[in-house]
Amino acid sequence: MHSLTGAEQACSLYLEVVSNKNNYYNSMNSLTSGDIRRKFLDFFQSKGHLIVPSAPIVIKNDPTLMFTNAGMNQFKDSFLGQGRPLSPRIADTQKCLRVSGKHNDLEEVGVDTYHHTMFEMLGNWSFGDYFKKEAIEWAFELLTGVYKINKEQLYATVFEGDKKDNLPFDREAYDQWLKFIPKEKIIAGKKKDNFWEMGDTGPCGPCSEVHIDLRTDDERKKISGRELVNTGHPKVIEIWNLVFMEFNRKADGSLEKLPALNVDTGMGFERLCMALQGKQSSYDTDVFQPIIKEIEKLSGKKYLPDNINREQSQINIAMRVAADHIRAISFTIADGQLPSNTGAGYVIRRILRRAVRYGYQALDIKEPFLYQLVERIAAEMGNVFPEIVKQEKLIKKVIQEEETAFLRTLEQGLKKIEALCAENQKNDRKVIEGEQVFELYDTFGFPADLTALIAKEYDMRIDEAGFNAALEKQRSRSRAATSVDKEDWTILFDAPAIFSGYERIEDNVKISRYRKVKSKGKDQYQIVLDRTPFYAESGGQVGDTGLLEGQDGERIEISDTRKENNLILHYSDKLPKNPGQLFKAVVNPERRTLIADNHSATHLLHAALRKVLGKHVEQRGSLVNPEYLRFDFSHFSKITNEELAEIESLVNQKIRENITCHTDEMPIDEAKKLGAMALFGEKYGNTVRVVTFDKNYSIELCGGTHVKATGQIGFFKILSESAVSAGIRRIEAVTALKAEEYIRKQLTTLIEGAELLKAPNNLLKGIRDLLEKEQQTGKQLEKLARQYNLNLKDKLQAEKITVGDIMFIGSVVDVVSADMVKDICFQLKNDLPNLFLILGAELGGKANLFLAISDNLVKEKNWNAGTLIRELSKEIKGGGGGQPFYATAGGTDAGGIATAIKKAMQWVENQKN
RNA sequence: GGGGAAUUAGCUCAGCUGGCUAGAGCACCUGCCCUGCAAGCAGGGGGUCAUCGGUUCGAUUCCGAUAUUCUCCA
Repeated sequence: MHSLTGAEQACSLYLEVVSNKNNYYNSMNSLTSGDIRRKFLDFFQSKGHLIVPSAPIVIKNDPTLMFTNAGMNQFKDSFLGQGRPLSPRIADTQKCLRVSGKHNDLEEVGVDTYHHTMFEMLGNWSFGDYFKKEAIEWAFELLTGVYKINKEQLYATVFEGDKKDNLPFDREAYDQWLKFIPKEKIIAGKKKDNFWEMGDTGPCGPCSEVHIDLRTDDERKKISGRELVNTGHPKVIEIWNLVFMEFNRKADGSLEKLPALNVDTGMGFERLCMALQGKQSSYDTDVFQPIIKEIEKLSGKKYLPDNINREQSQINIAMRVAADHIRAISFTIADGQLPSNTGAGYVIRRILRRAVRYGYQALDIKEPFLYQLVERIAAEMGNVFPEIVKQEKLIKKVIQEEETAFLRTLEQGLKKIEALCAENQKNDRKVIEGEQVFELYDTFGFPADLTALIAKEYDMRIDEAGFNAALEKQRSRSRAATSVDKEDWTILFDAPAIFSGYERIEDNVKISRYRKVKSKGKDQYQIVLDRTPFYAESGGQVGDTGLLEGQDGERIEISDTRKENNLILHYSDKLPKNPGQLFKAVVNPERRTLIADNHSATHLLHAALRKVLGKHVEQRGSLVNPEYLRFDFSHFSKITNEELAEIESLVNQKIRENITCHTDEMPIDEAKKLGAMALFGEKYGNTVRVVTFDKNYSIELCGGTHVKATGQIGFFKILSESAVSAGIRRIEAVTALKAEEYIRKQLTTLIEGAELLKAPNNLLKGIRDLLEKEQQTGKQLEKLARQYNLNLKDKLQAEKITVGDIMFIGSVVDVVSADMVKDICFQLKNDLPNLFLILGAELGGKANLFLAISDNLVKEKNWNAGTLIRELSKEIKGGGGGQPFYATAGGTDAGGIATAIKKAMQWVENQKN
């Protein structure tokens, strides 16, 4: 019997835990995560709540937020009183992502056992309906009645009041809690924990948190849970926050009563599962365990207790990182956010890379593995979040490609870093400079902590301070570059901006405000009008250009139009002398027409793609400008030429049908009923603009400008089809005049080509014949050149003179290229020992010298063709150089060639003595 | 939006501070040897060194512009 090693002991301990866990699952009152989620929703449905699906995790059209980070995000408008909710009582589970800011730091996820990037937030809401009484009553009922939590374990906090805001103690909440739990378990909390605010301004109110004490009985006897609430104890944790929204925080800091009293609650799903399943960590629940099991399979390593040894805890961290991050990545991709190198896409890429990095380092996985976890996630969560199943194929493909790309980056970085370390080792340096570490990171994407790890293998360390300094330098530089110098607005009068460009392209307008902006040292002006026919860049369609014509006859050119919040900004290089006058705003009509052609054609194309390729085709990006249109969409394989022809043909058919364009404004639900195509993961307002070309062909939500009828487009021609990234294809096309020009250009090329070949009826045969002939000619020429060279070589050999023990050849040759001479030089050098060869030639009106010296002479006599030819090149009024055994020179004076050769011979003779 | 980097054979890449007739591995073709799992051996084809300018006697190499891609920061 051998004694068990530490790891083996831990392993058997772990197996016990696992089998206990299984028992636990089999016992009557254990709940799976699926049960827990369903019971929450069922419970609130029974209390008259409407259950809504989770909003997309990716947020568009809100510059302050990239991802949904709380359950209430999608109801922001309702709380602000700007939109009416679908029902006064709503409940849901919301997928959220927190990667930065006060709530979470990406670098902490996985290192501990409770942080997450993506998580679900269970929430129930009241919009001017029920308030504190019901919110607290139901919270208690759900936790103890449905989830069977022992009420002994529960604590509640209530707002203690705040003098500065003149707010009293939350007696109402306190009294309500007192009905369910004893007063020792109700704790008054300060503003920090118990007064919730959305931001500096906006809806806010006191809140009441529910905490749960998950410690063992022994521990509980030693210290009361009351002492540990809100102190960061890992087992006495907040599980539910009930926010009673009753105020609006105004810009001056004062509070104003809201017209209605609202309730906003949020309960972290993963944390709840941990509590209900009696686990120490959310990663031990059945939310994460199935994923971790997969990772164990893929890595061949085990997820064991953290405290075995350092190596094991590194493995655990890596597994937690991978399990957490793959969920975040999968869900964001499902909502249409692909990894990219800017904005939200870059956040996704960073999360993914962090997971790959941990897999690479701690799990020793050197090939793509994360994408293989997607299937598991889809299986586990697909019933609640169908988008993950619907997009499974795309998600897998995108992730795999990203992983492959990053592993390549890592490998290239490894090569660089190893070279660096070897160099350092040679110079006996023990520290890798911060600048170098930063260069690896900045230019090659090689993470600094990996650099440190590898450096350690070479018994070196990295200069961390230097690295951070370099990073900070880059930060401040970026910030400086981003800041465009904006002057304050000059406001002439306040006016809502009305867009009149759907109906007209000319309008009588007044300037309501303007300002100067400075970017890249160029002064520009942004002008806002009271109403404008100019379309501002949006939805892929570029902004309009045109003119502002003053009554006094002054003309201001508008170079671009963009949106900023609710303002439509017209860009111009100068300001009118008299901004207060009346203007005529005129959109460049030809350009607008071309844009409309391309935009409408984009809709026809989108519909055609779905008809020909299938319903899986969805828009992923679009660009519409006067020159061409670019359309990116989800599709998995290269589109065949036949399919492309069919698509193009269908679009052109629809153009010939001259379908009238209908635009309507309607509630979004109505639009969806009509089957309007909306972007995946896009959130729209209540009323939407619907653009229809034949209600049986193309209906899309769209704010762009379109043709009156498709006939105006004239002609549609696809220029190219290509891949953008995994699962995404791109089509570029032209219409109308541009299509005509394209066709004409192509045809002209063909016709002229045929004429040149004198094969007007069979161009292809003409080209084939020509190519064949060319090849033959080339071969013959090569043969002749070889022969010529051979003859030249013989001739030169015959001219050789013996100077001492040196074989001297000096001659002027008649050749067409320097390469030919080079060829001869090397051949002769290979054939003859003790050779000193100098050749002169006149090429393109210039004098050239070529000097070759046998290797043995270079070695034995220390001769150097390079230095020698520099001397000789003076004769031809030029310069030159090369290596010791072969050098060339060029000059302007061809008359000096003979002299140079003579001089070379003299030099050799001199050496003899 | 700003910085850095890359672009060399069908693919993956060498080519350090201008001149070593532009290389390697894989793939391809031909022949030989053979038929046990990435076969071996011999030979061969394939490159306007991304494009356009500049510096130079000479540029794959240095400089500038453009395009595409990667990467970091915002």
